[in-house]
Amino acid sequence: MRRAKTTAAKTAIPKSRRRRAPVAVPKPYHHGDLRRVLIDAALQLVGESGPDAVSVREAARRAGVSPGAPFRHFASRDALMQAVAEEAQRRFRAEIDAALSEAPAGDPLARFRALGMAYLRWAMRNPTHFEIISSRRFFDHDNAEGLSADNAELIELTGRTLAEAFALGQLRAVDLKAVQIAGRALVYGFARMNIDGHFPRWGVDGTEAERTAAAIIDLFIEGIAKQG
Amino acid sequence: MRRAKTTAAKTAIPKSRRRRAPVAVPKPYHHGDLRRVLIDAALQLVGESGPDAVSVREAARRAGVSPGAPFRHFASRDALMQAVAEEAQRRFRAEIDAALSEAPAGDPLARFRALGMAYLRWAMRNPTHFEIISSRRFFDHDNAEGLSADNAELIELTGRTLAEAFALGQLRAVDLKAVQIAGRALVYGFARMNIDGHFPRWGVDGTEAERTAAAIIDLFIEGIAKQG
DNA sequence: CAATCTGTGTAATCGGTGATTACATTCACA
DNA sequence: TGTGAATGTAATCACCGATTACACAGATTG
Repeated sequence: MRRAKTTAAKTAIPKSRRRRAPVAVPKPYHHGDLRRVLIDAALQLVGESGPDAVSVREAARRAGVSPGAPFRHFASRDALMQAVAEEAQRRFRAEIDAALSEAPAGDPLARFRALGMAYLRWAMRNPTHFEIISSRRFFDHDNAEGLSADNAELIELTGRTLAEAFALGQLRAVDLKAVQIAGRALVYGFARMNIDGHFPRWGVDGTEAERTAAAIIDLFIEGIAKQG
Repeated sequence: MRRAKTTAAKTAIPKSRRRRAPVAVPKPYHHGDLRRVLIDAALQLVGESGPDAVSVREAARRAGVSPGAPFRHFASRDALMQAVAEEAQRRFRAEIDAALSEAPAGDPLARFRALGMAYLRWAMRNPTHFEIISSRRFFDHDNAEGLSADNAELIELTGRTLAEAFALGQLRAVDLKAVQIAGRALVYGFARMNIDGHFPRWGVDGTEAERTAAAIIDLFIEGIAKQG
């Protein structure tokens, strides 16, 4: 397992004054809200260097706490990662919901498009956080209650939107399940290409990535829409 | 993945008679082709438990060699992973080329479809090996000569095929670059969904995965083809 | 107010890992 | 035949996740 290093500069407080702390409150024995601080530190690490750079020890270091302390709050590294993923997922959902609330209520296909756009916009701007909620390898998604529920909800939402579009005669295709999976594969694949560093070899640089994202979503929608 | 064997029971042979091994060939000091054996061991590990399960020590264990020995052949774990990826890529290309050689020469769109099908068939059947050649995280792709060249070649091939299809009036869309990237995102996304364990929550099980793959490729091609 | 209980942090330690170094052994070739 | 380049071994290092015994602090209760 590749991890980060850092080595962190060793505060080195003399053990002599442990009993009374006479001057300059040198940091209380009990941390205010270590759990929250650890999650924030891990979120920051994910943002800086990706999920693989997260180590329990480094999070503890950044929280100014001993290497064993985090295990009072998280049974394992995976449990910490899961908490991080849940926070990231919360933000992701907020973006989706915001975009959806601005989309025209009576045009399901436009809403479907807005869904895809919001999905990719967040994924492109937060690739490392997107990775942690999408990849199976950081923790057991089956034990992640909220995460699974949220995902199912999103799948249900896109399915319903697509069904409404079909009912309104906006779609040419009939196999809606295939359309839905294809749509998901398209956006997920695009987001993954970004994460996995494929864009340079496709001549797509950062500035045009979001524009390209819009282009492929529109291409896809033209492909499934009536008289595209 | 604990405790294979090794440790060798110390034997405690006096150094005096090391030169002649009188009975029962005690295993030669020099391995036949350690480099090759290490790659094979790592390939096997990747196939069994995924790229993350590969450790230099475990590969050494399986090769019956000391933990430091592999470093004579690979400067780092990443270098070993790169060698593994190159072997996997070779097999992947073989599958693509075979499929292409069976596709109708005069029908570029059909060839494009065959390309996508071969891509997904191999990816679905060798998910862990596919992952190692696709993900940036196991080694530095920039230093992987053959890999990059191979990828560029494949991109060039699909681009050319698409251009031929357009020249023959098989395509409705005009932005071929967007079509190409969308196509890649589609198949890569589908392969990634499989790797990342998304299919269970989409109600797609192993037996129908390849069928679904065919369905979304056909859906995509209908979307870009003239009078789909 | 004092005793105690419970939660939370520390220190020490374990086994696994990648990596480096000094040394041992072989093999190929001059 | 001897010698040097290849290649394997042994010992060691730092870092990691994880566990355990212990220290401390805050709340509860007599």
